[in-house]
Amino acid sequence: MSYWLFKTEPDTFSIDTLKQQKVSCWEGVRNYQARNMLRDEVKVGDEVLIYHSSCKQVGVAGVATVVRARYPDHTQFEPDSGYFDPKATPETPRWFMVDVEYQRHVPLIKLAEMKQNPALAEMPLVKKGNRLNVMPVTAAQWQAILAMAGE
DNA sequence: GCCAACGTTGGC
DNA sequence: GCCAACGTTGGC
Repeated sequence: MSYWLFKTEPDTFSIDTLKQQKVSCWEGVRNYQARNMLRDEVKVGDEVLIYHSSCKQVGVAGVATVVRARYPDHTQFEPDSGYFDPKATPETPRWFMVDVEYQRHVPLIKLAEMKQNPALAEMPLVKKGNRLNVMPVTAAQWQAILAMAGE
């Protein structure tokens, strides 16, 4: 079982949205490094930190689990979608997604606080210029982050 | 809104 | 295959 961190913009899709939907596909990842992880490494049963980016309070907002592994991201085939990719076909999809299930909220673990934690120094998240929106989390990092939320 | 960092594109 | 131009991300 592996741990991950998924970024989302809460104005579009937040931990609250996921709680309401209970299970949701994680569409719209259009970064090759992230795509490769969704396609090859993220498995059913893996646990995921839900991270809110590009908002007033950036940080980890909750926890989810993976309930369906890789399958083609349908938005790449939809011309009206902002995620449409004209080079993708159903026979040769370029982008993949997984489904996640809501587990729980956590008291917001702010990015600024995570940057202060030496145990998290190696996370891509806290490094300068980081743009990766799906990233692996080690067991030690996972525990260190949740410890910051009092768990 | 600003701007640094980074990824992608496309000409050569 | 290189690299400049451009667009996007994302924290502040």
